[in-house]
Amino acid sequence: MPDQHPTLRAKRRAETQRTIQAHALRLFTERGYDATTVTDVAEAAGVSPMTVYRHFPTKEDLVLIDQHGRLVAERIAASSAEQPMVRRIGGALIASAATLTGGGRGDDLTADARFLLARLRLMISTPALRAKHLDNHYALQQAIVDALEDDVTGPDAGFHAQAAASACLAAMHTALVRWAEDDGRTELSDVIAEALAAAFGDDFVDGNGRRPRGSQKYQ
Amino acid sequence: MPDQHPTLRAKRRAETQRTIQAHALRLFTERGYDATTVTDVAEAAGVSPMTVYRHFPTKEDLVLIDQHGRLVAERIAASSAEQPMVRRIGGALIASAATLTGGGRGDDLTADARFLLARLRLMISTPALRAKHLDNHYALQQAIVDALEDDVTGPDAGFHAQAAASACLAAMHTALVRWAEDDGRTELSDVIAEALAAAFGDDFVDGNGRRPRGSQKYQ
DNA sequence: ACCACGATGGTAGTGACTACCAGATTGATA
DNA sequence: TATCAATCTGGTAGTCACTACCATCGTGGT
Repeated sequence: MPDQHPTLRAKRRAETQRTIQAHALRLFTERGYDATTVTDVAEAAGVSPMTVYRHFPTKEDLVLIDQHGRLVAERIAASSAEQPMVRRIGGALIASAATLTGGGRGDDLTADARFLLARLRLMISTPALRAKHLDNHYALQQAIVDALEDDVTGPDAGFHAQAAASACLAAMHTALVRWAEDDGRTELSDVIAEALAAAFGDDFVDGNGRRPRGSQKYQ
Repeated sequence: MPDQHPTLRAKRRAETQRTIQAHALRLFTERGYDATTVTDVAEAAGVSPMTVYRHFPTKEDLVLIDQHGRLVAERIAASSAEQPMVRRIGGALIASAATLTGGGRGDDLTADARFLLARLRLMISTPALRAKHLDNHYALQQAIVDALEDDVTGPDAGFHAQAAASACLAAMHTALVRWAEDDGRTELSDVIAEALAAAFGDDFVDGNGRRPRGSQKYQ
């Protein structure tokens, strides 16, 4: 076991990784994604192109790195098996978003939220990134299905869970786009709740039993 | 207007297009998508690589060409504005699928259905194709939103329609995967109806008023 | 018969990404 | 402390998707 503590090597690796990604996002935002080559990013970060590929398998991964999936899966596994699937999933998505943004909005966003915002803006404007982001949902979807699997039974349980999870994630994706286009001026969790309500019915209630606030329509 | 009738030139063009795609699907299935180069496809089809790119902008488009979107949008525009959005969209998706497969299943599939099946099998096994296919739904989603726009009103009507449409399409995508993995042995429209029921509730009814089969768990 | 246009092919180039190899630094062990 | 293995990094050369730019030839209308 080479690393018991955050060893020096691991810290350096994480550091260069952050450096590369920061320069990448800056260049992509300034010049555009397609107009920026991986070599440009490498030069800006002071490393060789090889090193960039070692840290980020593809150029798209420079923008789309997410582990927020495990968090969602844990919340789902902890939720009550009594509720319908979409409610369990939707509640977890809303709660995770609320944790991420910390309740701030507008100019009062957390660093994490601002980071997410910058990446979403790039994703919206670049077809390749949009496609990859949607495909990334496949991993999250699988994690959700696994989290549900212990509770849901039946011959087609897996299929039904897949359908519910993919629909919820699609609605969330729409909400993320909306939120980013609004420059984060509304609460992300509210936007997600609104999208879920539009898709699954206005009686949609989040995991804590509160009704989603959303726009004036949902009060 | 150069073409009033299917002129000879247009027919030739369509012919080579079909030839190229047929050889592409064959090679992709035999050797795998990544292991087949565009040059391979061109040689097999007896044309130059340039010609392939003229007919199919990207390699992925050799597999993912769909115009079934217009059909869906027309059905939605023709549906009753009284029903909830997801029911209108879902009904259109189910009906379109039924038209496509013509009710056949198993070894009794129409040529169109077999063609779709081959393309779906490739899509499932190739990440790049999966991603592109999901992104292609964006165009269909926009068509659906436009078809709904005339009837739905409200401050966030567009956003709500986006959310509903994306969720429905995601559920349909899950159903397509399921159907292909089952080698088309079940009726595609039934699988889609089952996925929609799993996501949006067991009371989901398709456009013709029939109840979807679903599994016994969903009374 | 003539001419404009559209389809095809060739050449050269860009850029993402990979395989293979070499040197340097770190972390644990004798 | 000396040593050795694992890891990080850089270089080279190559593949492949994809894109101008230009030449050629057949089709379709005048």
